[in-house]
Amino acid sequence: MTQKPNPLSSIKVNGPIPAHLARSVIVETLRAAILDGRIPCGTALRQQDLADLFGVSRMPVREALRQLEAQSLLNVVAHKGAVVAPLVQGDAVETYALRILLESEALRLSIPLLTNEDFEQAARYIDELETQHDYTEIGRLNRLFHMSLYSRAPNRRLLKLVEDGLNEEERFLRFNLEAMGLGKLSQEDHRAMLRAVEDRDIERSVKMLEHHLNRGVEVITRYLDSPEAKNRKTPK
Amino acid sequence: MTQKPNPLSSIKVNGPIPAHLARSVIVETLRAAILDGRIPCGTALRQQDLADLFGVSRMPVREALRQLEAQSLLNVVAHKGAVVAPLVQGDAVETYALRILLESEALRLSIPLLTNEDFEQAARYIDELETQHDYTEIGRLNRLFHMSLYSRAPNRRLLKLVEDGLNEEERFLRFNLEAMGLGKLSQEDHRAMLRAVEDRDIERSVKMLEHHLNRGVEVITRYLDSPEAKNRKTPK
DNA sequence: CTAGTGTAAATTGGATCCAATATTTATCTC
DNA sequence: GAGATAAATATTGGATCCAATTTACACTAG
Repeated sequence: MTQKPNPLSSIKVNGPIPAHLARSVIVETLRAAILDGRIPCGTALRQQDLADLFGVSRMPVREALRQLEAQSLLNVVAHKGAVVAPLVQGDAVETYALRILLESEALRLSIPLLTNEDFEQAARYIDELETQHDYTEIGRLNRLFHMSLYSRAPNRRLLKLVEDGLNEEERFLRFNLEAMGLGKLSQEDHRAMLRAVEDRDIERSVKMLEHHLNRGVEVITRYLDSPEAKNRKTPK
Repeated sequence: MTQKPNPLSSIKVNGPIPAHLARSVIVETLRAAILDGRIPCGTALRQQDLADLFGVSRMPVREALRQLEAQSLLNVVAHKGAVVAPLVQGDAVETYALRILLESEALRLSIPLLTNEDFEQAARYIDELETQHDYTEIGRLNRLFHMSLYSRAPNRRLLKLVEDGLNEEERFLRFNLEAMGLGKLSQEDHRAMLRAVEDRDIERSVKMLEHHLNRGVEVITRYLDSPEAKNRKTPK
């Protein structure tokens, strides 16, 4: 109990926030902090604490929390605070099943429309992933790599859902990387996927994607079952 | 211009709203009114008007609008009001393509797990649809019928997206029914789908579903291209 | 009569205040 | 000393107030 018991300390606020964009800054900051796991599940965020932290009144905090609640990142419950939504094992399985469905379709639609520039950009993301060790940054690059393969799919609504799924993944990714050094393995997957996509071999690409995602869910399931994960869980 | 220029008049507020659930009542009421088309696209909702209408202060209205914005039903823009999100043709095509993807999967997963009670319930919804003439109610029954076929799919996250899609559809459905008497045709589709599902014939069921949805998007596209639809559009 | 400018009104977002309610703590009894 | 009850505290949601900004309108000038 000697550690900082306050997960809010992981949030840095640079300077005073220009009044008229207080809400959006709060939303973005909290969203990022929840997605990359700096604020663990079950944490109860108090409005006044957040207001103090950002140096504003409770008002923009309240609206920000409502917005995050609508994205089901947290549940605002009266007199208890805004509790960060739990990350249960069943969710991982469901989330990944959904991702396979959505991302396969996006990939199918996108492959015929991808350009050489897209391939080069994707390759650059893979290279950057080699050298990165910061979880947040790895999460970001991973998302960008995947999106660069899907981004030509001519269905913005589908892409929006795909992006939501990838954001969701970042919550798991942190555990993923912490638990086992999955980095290298994923890199192999990524390169193989990119090769298949460059060949414009749709079926092979989708197969690689499914393989990649299935391995992800497997690792996460193992991890969430493990003792160390149990500690994170807020009992009740 | 002699007609009521105020779309808010379509919203009825029964009595004084218990203070502690003001926000949720406002969200639900507005959501329903937008989805079933009583508040047409492009309408700019003013906070004070809504506050007066519901007999509360602007505060719960503000939070409600943020929530609806997060569901992308409207865009809150400063000094202009909360404008109801437009319903453009491209959206219809994308929405239905997405629905086919999501609902096919939900149907596949659900069929093997459906019970006889589920079949009976679905049949009851179809029967009710025969006699209904109120758009809002037809929309509700249509959604419930579809969901009754998918509801056993063991992936809550998928079901959530499917439900979102069905809600979205209600926005189109009104035009659909207004424009052409599609009611009977859809009923044939519904009955044929239910028969296929009762036979637990997954591939035939999915085929029927695709056919049903494709016909929907076709009708909507024709309608949105037609002159009468143009009138609804708020030209910038 | 039209275009441009300046002022007034309207509207939103943030701050502060108040009321209702749940949680925590302290006290009293068994 | 443990449990129950009652007071004190904390926290949230709604109402009101204020500031900043934008829109609308009217007036003037060309």
